[in-house]
Amino acid sequence: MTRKPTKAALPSAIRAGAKDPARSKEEAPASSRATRAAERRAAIVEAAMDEFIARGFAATRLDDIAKRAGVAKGTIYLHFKDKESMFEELVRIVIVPVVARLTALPPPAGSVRDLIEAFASSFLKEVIGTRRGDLVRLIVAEGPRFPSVADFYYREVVSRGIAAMRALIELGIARGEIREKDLARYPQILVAPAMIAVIWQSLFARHAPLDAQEMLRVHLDLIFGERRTT
Amino acid sequence: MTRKPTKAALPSAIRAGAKDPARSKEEAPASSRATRAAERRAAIVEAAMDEFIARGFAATRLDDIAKRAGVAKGTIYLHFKDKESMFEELVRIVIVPVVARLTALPPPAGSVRDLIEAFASSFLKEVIGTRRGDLVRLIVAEGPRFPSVADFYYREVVSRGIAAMRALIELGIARGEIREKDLARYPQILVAPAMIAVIWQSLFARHAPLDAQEMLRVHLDLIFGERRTT
DNA sequence: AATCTATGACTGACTAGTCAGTCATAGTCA
DNA sequence: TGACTATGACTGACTAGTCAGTCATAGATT
Repeated sequence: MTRKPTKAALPSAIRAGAKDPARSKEEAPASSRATRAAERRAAIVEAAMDEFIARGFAATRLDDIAKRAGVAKGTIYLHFKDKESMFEELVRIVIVPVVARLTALPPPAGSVRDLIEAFASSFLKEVIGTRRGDLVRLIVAEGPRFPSVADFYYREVVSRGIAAMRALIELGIARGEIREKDLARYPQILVAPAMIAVIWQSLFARHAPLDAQEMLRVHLDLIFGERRTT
Repeated sequence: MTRKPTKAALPSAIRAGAKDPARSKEEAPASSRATRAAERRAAIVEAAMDEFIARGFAATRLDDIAKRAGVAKGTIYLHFKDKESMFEELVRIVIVPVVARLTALPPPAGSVRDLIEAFASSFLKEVIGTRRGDLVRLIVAEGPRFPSVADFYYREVVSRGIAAMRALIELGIARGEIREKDLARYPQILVAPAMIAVIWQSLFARHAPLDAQEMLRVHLDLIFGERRTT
């Protein structure tokens, strides 16, 4: 309410003046206002992602996000309504492009096993052991407290993934590659080891490293029968 | 964070000195003091469990735990050093009896499939969809921030579980019940759908209920071949 | 009475969110 | 082009509120 804008303004002015040249130096391309704003927003998202993954929602301090993003705390509130909606929006921002990429399925050439192996391979590279994998763990962790996040994740990722897997399984059954017909009723079984690998890497990799690739191969052998020699 | 302002050490020193004689002397009159203390402690554990599961570690308030346990806040500090060690101890307290019960395996009679089905059945009843299942999710959530919890959980639950499953799988292979020999290298595959079921119940049951029992049956069909008619 | 246990008001460290003020850039005019 | 104004992105000190942990006091037990 009552402000004392007298002396407090002085040091801030000095610091601001000294800080900006240093920063503009590291950002090589001369940027328009809109561009800079977008960059800052991206930096905040990036920093928030790291902090939320490392500490969880409640334990994350906005001051830390701001510091990591090289931004003042107030700036965060120019881009996001509050901590909670920042978290929710963050999940959307990070997940949407991943879904977009994975939805662009490879052309339906080759056997079903080849398709699924291609899928597993990109999942391995893009999710397991990466920050995106940590994000999955974060959603599992915070989901119950953020129903909107859990809903979004179910709608955009889980239900689509399950549907896609079911379609592949049904194709595999129709072609005689997959024997177990009931598998189409529980595509979760197909995906389960991949999810376990994600969680394992976050929690137990230090104790017992897991060769996720090899594990997925064994799992596919289980479903399709022994590996064919290509 | 945690301050150590001298006096806190005093009562603990007194108690340590009085502990051993007290036990031998007061074992017979079981009803009053020791019993009440144990009951209070149990109530605190119970309440803390609910709160931590519902809110996560950081967002849980000790005032709420105290209120739910019907106890004053100070009482909590008569039983636990601080919030953090309370959480760690809580996990131990809840998990140890479960491990103890599951480790008491049924006698090795019948087929390997029967053994594993018995195992799955009790897991279904005792973990999936119960508060213990939520505890598993809680560990996944808080594990990275509580290495000691993750370590403990790996040592007491995961490594033992994996070893037990591996032994069963090897037995199954030796008896010709299981065809896929590499499965013994990744017992995680055997357990993965059960874990997925636990997580699914917490996050997505509202959107798409999952018949965990039936899913596990299909999974075992996949590993052992079609169900035999008993 | 002496000793142990429980209480809950209290303290102080910490943090989400605010807002008056700053300044680089965009826009306008001569 | 050069000078002058307008804009709004950005800052960070500050406020109001929260909550882990403490301790003087009351109560129970032996």
